[in-house]
Amino acid sequence: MSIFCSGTMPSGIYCLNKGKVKIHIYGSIKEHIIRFVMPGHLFGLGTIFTNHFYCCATAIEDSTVCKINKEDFLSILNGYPNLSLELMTVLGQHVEYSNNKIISIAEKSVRERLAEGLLSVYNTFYDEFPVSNADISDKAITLSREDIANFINTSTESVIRTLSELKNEGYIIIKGRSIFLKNIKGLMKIAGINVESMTY
DNA sequence: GCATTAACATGCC
DNA sequence: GGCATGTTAATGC
Repeated sequence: MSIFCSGTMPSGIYCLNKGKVKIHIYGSIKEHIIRFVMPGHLFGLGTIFTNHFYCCATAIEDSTVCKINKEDFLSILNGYPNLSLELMTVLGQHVEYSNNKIISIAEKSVRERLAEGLLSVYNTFYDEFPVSNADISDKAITLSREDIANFINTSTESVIRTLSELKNEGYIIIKGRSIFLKNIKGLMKIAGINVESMTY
């Protein structure tokens, strides 16, 4: 269900209380997912400065969202300078995240992007890096294959094909739609990342 | 409707 | 030609 979309006028910022939201843009050919939002996080923040939506936010599972009026939010920021700093930090992280994503799309193969995407999504969903020395993560990644494809900028079929490869090679376990990360270190090696350099 | 698979097409080394 | 990836169609859940 759409929460907001480009072309409309923003009147506030949003906070996700429950559920899962994707931030995405419709290109001329397909949809591109910028990032996912998990409960406790704000989204639509950029509109504070740009005054327009450059992207869409859509709930991908049952979600509850609260909206903070723009004027209210700005007056809160005025009262708490540290909050402004926090806001800039978050926005800066979003820029870094997106820039890294551009590099990945430009330089990495589907296999590399999928490994990276799974680690990144895990990180977003559970607010922590998958423990690299654990045998298997008990926390599932549950997304449609299409959303995964649009997140790592490839086709649904390539996602399925490559997930199947990673499964057969013992990197992940697939149960229905759920994906469990098994060989974290291996996935990091495929993705070409390490814990220190990973941003999210 | 979504996931999966296979067959085929295309572009790149 | 071989490889990676995308497209299309068929099939199953």
